[in-house]
Amino acid sequence: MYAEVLVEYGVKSLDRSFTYIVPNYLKTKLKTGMKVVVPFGHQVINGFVINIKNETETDNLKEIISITNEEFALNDELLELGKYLKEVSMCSLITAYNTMFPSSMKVKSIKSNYNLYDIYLELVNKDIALKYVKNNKRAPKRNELLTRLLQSETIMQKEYSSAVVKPLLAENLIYLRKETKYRINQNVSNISKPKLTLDQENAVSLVELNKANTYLIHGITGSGKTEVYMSLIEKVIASGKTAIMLVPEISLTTQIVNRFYSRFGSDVAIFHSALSAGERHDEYKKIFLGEVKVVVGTRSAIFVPLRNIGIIVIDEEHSTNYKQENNPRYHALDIAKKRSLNHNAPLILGSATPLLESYARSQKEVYKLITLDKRIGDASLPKITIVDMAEEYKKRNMIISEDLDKKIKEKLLKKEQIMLFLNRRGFTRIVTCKNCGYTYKCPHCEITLTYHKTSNNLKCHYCGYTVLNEEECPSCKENSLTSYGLGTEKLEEEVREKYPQAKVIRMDADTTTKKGSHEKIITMIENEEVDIILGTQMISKGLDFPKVTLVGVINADDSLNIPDFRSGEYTFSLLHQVSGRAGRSKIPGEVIIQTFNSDDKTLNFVKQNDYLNLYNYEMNIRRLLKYPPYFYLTSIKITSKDYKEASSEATNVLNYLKRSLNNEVIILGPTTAAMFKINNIYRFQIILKYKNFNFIKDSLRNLDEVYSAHKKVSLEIDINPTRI
DNA sequence: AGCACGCCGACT
DNA sequence: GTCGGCGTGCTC
Repeated sequence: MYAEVLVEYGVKSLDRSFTYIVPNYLKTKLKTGMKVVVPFGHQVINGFVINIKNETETDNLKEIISITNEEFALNDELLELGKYLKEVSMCSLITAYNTMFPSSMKVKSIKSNYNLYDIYLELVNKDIALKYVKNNKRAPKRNELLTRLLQSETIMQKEYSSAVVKPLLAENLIYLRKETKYRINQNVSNISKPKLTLDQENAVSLVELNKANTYLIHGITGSGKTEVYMSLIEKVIASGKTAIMLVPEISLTTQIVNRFYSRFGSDVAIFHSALSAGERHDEYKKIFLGEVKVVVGTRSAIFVPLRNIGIIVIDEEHSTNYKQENNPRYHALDIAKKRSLNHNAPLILGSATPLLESYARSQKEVYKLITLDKRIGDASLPKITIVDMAEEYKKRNMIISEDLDKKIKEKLLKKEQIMLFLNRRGFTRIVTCKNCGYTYKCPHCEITLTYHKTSNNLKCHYCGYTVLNEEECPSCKENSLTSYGLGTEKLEEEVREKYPQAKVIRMDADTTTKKGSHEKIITMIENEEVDIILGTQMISKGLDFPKVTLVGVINADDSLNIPDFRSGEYTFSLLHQVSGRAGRSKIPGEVIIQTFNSDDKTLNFVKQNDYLNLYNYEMNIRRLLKYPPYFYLTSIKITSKDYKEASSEATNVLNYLKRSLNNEVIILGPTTAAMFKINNIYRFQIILKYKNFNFIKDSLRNLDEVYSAHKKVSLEIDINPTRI
C-alpha cells in the first residue's frame, strides 16, 4: 500500500506529490486527506496524503513515519475544493490544503482580545482556604486572591499571573471554571423570536431551498437582514441540513453571534482565525463530527467540514475582509459559490451597500435581487447635512465647523451621545521644515511619517519605524518644523479643549492595542460613561448604540482621494455605514459630513441615501474606463530589495505579456506600485484588464513558474484585487 | 524550504 | 594548510 503525499513546503518547485510506503501498522488508520509525518531528504517533515493506492512504479521509496492527527481527514468535497482553490488563487496545492485544515491554521499571537471562554477561579473548599490564609504569612498575592474569593468576589484567571494561580491549583485550593463567552446571554435568551415584518417574510419566501441560486439581499441599515438570515437558517435546520454564516470580522460582531447563540444554542459553532489553537480544535471537532448545525465565522470558515450544507450566508458582502490579502489570495465568495453548487444549496449575499459587481449581477439576473427598503420599527433614516469646509476655513474653523459645533453642544445638553469619525490615526499627518522643505519620511517605506503627540514621536504606519520628535529640523538644524493634516489625536485634543465638560473617548488602533481595551471602550459607551466617541473605521462597524444621535464626519476627503477606482464606492459604503450609527432608536439621528468637495457626486448620493444613483453613476465611469464589472482585473507585482533588478524584471514581464497575450487583454504598466517601497522592498505593478480569465491563465502560470526560481525578484499575482 | 555538496578566497 | 562564503541541485 502506497500513499501520494504533498510535502509541507508551499513552494512551487515542490508543488507535486511524492510516493511513500504505508507501513503495516498504519494501513487501517491512514486515510486520504490526513496529515502525516514523512522523511524528506535529510529531514523529517509534515505532509498531506492526497491519494492511497496499491501499486507504484517508483522504487527506493521511504515509509510514512506517523499520522500527525488521526482525528481529522479532509473529505472528498474538501479535497476537490482544494484543487479549485489552487486554480483560482494560483497557490500550490499544499498551501490550499493547509488553509483548509485546522492543525496547520497557525496559532495567531494573542493580540486578539477575543476568546471563546472566560475562565474564572473558584474555591474548592471555604474552610481549607480560610486555614491556608491564616497560616500563610509569606505569599501576600495568594492570600489576596483567596480572601477575595472568600468574600464571594468573581475573579477571572487572567487577573493573576500563573505564578500565583498555579501553586494554588496544585494544592487543590482552587479550580478553574470555564464559561463559554458567547453563552446564551440571560438578557437575550428569553426574547421570543420576533415576528417577521411583511417585507422580511416576503424575502424569506423568495429564497428557494435545495437550489444553488445566488441571492443578493439589498437591505438598508436597520431593515432586519439578520432576522431574514436566521429564519432561512431555521428552515434549513428543520429540514435536517446545515448552514454556514460568514461575517466580516467576528470581534466586531458579538451582537450577531449572541443572537445566533440565543436562537440556535448549542447547534452553533464559532470559527475564525483569532481563536486559540485549543479553541479552534474544539470547534473544528464539533463541526467535523456533525455535532453542530450552524457555523458562524469569518473568511476561513467557508472551508469548514460541514456536511449536507443547506444554505450559505455572506453578511456585509461588500466587505474587503472576504478577500485574503496574502497567499492564497482567495475570495470567500468564489469558494462559497463552489460549495453552494456542490451542495445544491442557495447562497445569500447581504448588504446595505452591495459591491457594484454584485448589484450588476443582480441587474443581469445572475443573482436574484431581494430588496428590503424599510427600517424596522419607527426608526427613520438619519438626516444628513454636508458642510463645505472651504467656507469654514474662512471663518477660521479648521477642525469643527459651526454647524457641527452647534449640534454637539445641543446634544451634550440633552445628554445624548455623539460620534466623531476621522479615518486617520496620529496627531498630524506630515511634519515638514518651513526653512528647507525637509519632510520626515520612513527610510524603509518612502512614506511620510505621522506625528504622535502622546508618545512624542513620528511613526511609519506601514512598518512601525519610529523616530523621536526633535525641535530642530534634522536637515538644516533650524527650529522651523511645522505640521499639516489632522489625525484622531489632534481631534481629541481639540474636542477636549472645546467641550471641557464632556467625557471624551478615543477609539483607534493606538488605544485598542491592549488586551480587552476594545471591549472596555464599548462597555463604557453602552453604560453612557462617555458623551463623545471619536475614532477611525473602528467605530463604524457593527456597533449599535441607541443613545448615539449625532455622527460627525470630520473629513470625508481622505477616503474620496484614495487613488483607487473603487474610492467612490468605498466612500459611499463607509459613510453610509457611519451614518447608520446615528438614530438607531426612536430619537431620529443626524449626520454632518465635513468636506472640501461639497459638490462631490458621491457625497451627495450619501446625503440622499441613494444607492441606486450611486450605482448608475459609478457604472458609467467603470464602463468608460474599462473597470470591473465590465472588465476583470489582475495585478502582478514585481518586488525586490534591489531597485534596478525589480525595474528591469518588470520590463521583462511586460514584454512577455505583450508577446503571449491576445490583443483583447489590456496591459497597463509597469508603474511603481501604490506603496512603492515598504520595508525596503521595491514594488512595481502591472495591471491586466480582460473579459475572460482563460485569456490570461496560461501566461500567468508560466510567469509564476519562471519567477518561482528567480533569486532576487518575486512575483505577487493577485486575481481580482480589492484595491490596486 | 532546507540541507549537502562543491569550489574559491582570507585567516589561525 | 583550514574555515567558511554561498551557488547549485535534490528531495519519494
